[in-house]
Amino acid sequence: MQSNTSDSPTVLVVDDDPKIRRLVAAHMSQQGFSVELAATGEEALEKAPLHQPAAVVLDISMPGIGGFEALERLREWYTDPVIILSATDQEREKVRALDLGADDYVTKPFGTEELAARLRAAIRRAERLSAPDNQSDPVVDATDFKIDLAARLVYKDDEEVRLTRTEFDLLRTLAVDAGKVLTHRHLLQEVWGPEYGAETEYLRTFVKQLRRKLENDPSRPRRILTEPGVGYRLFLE
Amino acid sequence: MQSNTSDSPTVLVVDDDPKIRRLVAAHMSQQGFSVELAATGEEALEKAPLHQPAAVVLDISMPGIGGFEALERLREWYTDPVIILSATDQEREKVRALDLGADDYVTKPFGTEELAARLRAAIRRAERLSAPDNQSDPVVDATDFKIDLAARLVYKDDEEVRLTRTEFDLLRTLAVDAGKVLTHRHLLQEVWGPEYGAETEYLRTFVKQLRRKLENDPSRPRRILTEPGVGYRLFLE
DNA sequence: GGGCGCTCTCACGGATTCGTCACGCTCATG
DNA sequence: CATGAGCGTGACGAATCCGTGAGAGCGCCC
Repeated sequence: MQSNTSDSPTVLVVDDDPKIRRLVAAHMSQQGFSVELAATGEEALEKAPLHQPAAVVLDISMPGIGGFEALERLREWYTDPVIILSATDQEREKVRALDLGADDYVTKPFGTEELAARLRAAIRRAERLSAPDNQSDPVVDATDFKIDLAARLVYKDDEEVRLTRTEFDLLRTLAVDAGKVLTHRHLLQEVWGPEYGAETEYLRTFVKQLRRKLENDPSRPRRILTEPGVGYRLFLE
Repeated sequence: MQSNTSDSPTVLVVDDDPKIRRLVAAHMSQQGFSVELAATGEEALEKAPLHQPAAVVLDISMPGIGGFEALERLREWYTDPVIILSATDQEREKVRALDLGADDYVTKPFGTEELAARLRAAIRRAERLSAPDNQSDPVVDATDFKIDLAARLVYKDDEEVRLTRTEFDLLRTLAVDAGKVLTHRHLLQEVWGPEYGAETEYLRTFVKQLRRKLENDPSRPRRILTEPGVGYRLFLE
């Protein structure tokens, strides 16, 4: 997937019929997708690189650049799923579209739930592809130590460090905004909950623990820095 | 893809109707696939790990283990495409199958050319995913013990260990994300269902059982580790 | 219907972790 | 140089979490 993996995936819907566009747009956004629209093949080829959608829903019969040509041109660079929408049920067309690189082929009239499910399935597959999880997850690297956020593990000099729950939560909060100064209030609310904010003693205690376990010279911290009167920040080289 | 990438890809066709089996087998081998056949869900679950097919074509309505259950059980370890065959065109069923991990859903009667094209498309995608390496070997090796995800069997020191259903499901959940810390909530939802999440007593009971059966010294676990306040993790190597 | 195996429940130590606190240090300020 | 706020430090009791064993309930197969 090429776009925002975190929030709702964007789907580019291409159809010359305004009714279909509205119908699909309404149902797909209701099903949790962000929707972009295009009325022609030309517009689709313009908007696709712009929005980097997680999938494209493409009508076959359109004036100008038709669905087949749009599909071919898209596939020159676009590797995420393309689902063909078509009014005809002809096997020839299906075979042609699929062999041109389409991921799926849905015939009008279609169920919106089904289309959504097929989109989910296609995007799910594409996500696995773009995340080549050969064992290693995204790792925050602080030279002295490394944090594997997905595995919830921390290494210092390639040796695993045992952190308690709160210690890790605090370190993670510092790490996701590494370099920035995070206020006492922000850290407390993030780790202990929204009803906290004034308990700076907690921070002192756990920052000390983290330094003891992670700093080369805990009495002279170089990674977890104090910003007097404000908060702390994690310094990555 | 898990099997012979060079010659014609193997497709496992599962249907209780001999006519359909013959029909599909004839056309698919004509289209350049090697075909393996299974008449029931049980047989499919046996043959799939044996032949490591590049894709599975699965009928929904079968006596005994139906298509849905077969799909679920397959997806515990099988990552290559599964295309559902069904006599009914009901949207509910399509959505359910696709959300259970099916890659495509084809309604009977179907064009054999179309099925072949959908198979080609699905296999083409899967090939991109499993580039050079052997992808997820259905056997997880933890030196002390081995887990055969497809056969649902566990060996300790090359002797088979009898695990109950829940014990195995828990071990499998730990194994597919081996090395990572998995939260109580994640484990509970994965093994007991999405409506669970707070029942940590279950975990304690079943982790204890797993340790009793798999650890060399159950009182000093080296494989199934506790992360206090967070969850558990399976430690390999 | 009886027996068996499995899941779920529960209560009790024991171990770990968390929150608390007092004290001493540092640094900016007047 | 005195002062005080803010922070680091270490220790300790309380709260939490975990392992353990036993047993009740339940479904399944003989």
